[in-house]
Amino acid sequence: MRKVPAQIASKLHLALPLIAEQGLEQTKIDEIADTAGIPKATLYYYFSGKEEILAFLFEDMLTAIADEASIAMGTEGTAVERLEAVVATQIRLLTQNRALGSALIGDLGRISRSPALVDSLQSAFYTPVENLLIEGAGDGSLRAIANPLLGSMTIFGSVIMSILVTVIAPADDLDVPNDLAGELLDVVMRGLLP
Amino acid sequence: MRKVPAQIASKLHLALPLIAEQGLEQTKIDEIADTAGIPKATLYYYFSGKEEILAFLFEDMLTAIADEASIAMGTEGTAVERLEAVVATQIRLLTQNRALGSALIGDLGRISRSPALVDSLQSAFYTPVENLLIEGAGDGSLRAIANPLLGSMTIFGSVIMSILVTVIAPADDLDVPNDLAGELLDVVMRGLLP
DNA sequence: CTAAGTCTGTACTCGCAGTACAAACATCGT
DNA sequence: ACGATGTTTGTACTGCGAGTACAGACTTAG
Repeated sequence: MRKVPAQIASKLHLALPLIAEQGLEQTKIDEIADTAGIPKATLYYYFSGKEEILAFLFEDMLTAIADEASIAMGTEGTAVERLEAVVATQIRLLTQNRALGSALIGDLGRISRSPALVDSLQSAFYTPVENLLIEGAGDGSLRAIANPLLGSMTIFGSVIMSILVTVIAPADDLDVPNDLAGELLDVVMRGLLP
Repeated sequence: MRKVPAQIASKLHLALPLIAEQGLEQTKIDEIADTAGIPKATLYYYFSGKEEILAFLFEDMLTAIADEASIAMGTEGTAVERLEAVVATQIRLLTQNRALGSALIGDLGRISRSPALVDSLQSAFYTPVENLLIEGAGDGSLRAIANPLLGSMTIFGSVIMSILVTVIAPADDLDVPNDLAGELLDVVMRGLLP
């Protein structure tokens, strides 16, 4: 895969609603080309096919999330505060690009089939959260759970589920992403028991 | 779609590892036919295409989960105890049929595109959990969270994520599904704060 | 001002999803 | 026994659309 110019990358996003709505399988490459305003021949100059186009866009978003999460992790504050910042960042970037976000969440299978994407997913979601959980257990701001990975999975799971739900059935009583991060963390932090 | 005989349905499961591994897109209908030992013409007699085959299998699993969850909900015990039973059931059925479970989780996008499957998903996962959360808030065994839906999403999210992770990177230190339900609920119930 | 790389239009191949259809086979009511 | 109705399957086919081939235009830099 050649280095993709920013111009092309940005145009590709125009085709995302299409892909998110009907799935990659049902989306013809000519549709993508037309919607994005990129000639088919040019697409094939940069990518080897549909799969790679979507993978590129996923990688793009995951890298952006990983970068911003890394910044959020480096700020001042307790582990809990930074955890909140990281999760808020993840939610913000996922919802900001709703079509890409929902395509990504709806296609976890595709991600799990590509080692490169699995890496990016981990850098964007698991690793930062898991590190903060461990750190928080160290400084006492979080309890030491038996399996920090399980904690990060719980957080990741609630993040993507809440977003998926807003895609399936746009909830009127939930202001995504402004309220979501806060409410969600409240549940995850304090638990469900009284 | 005609009524699918049990014989056919059960044979179809043979093709699932294939689909889970390489995705439906890359799986040829002849491969499915060969692997399952069902003539292609017969497949098209019952289903209108690949999509519908997978949708049928998803529906199958989701209905089974909804049924057993409903049974678990009806047993004796506090809301919390029954919640544990429901979640354990969900995890058990998802992991019991690992290929189908991971195909389902990896393809949430496909599910969200089909109203019928969305319904089944809700009956299998959201509704029972959400009801128990509300019930628990009523009898005092759970705290009254602002948004019960968020609680059920958190639980559903952690369930599917933990399973997805074991698919991506089979963890040696986690005995799925025996330990999973317990550990996971511990995290979700007590929260991450000390 | 040429060489190497980028971009795009046009025309093509071909694999595979889905169709058509007829013949074999089963089931059942009368 | 027998027609009627539905099931099952083999074989042969059609057509869409992914991906390829390639030539010519256009850009950039050495």
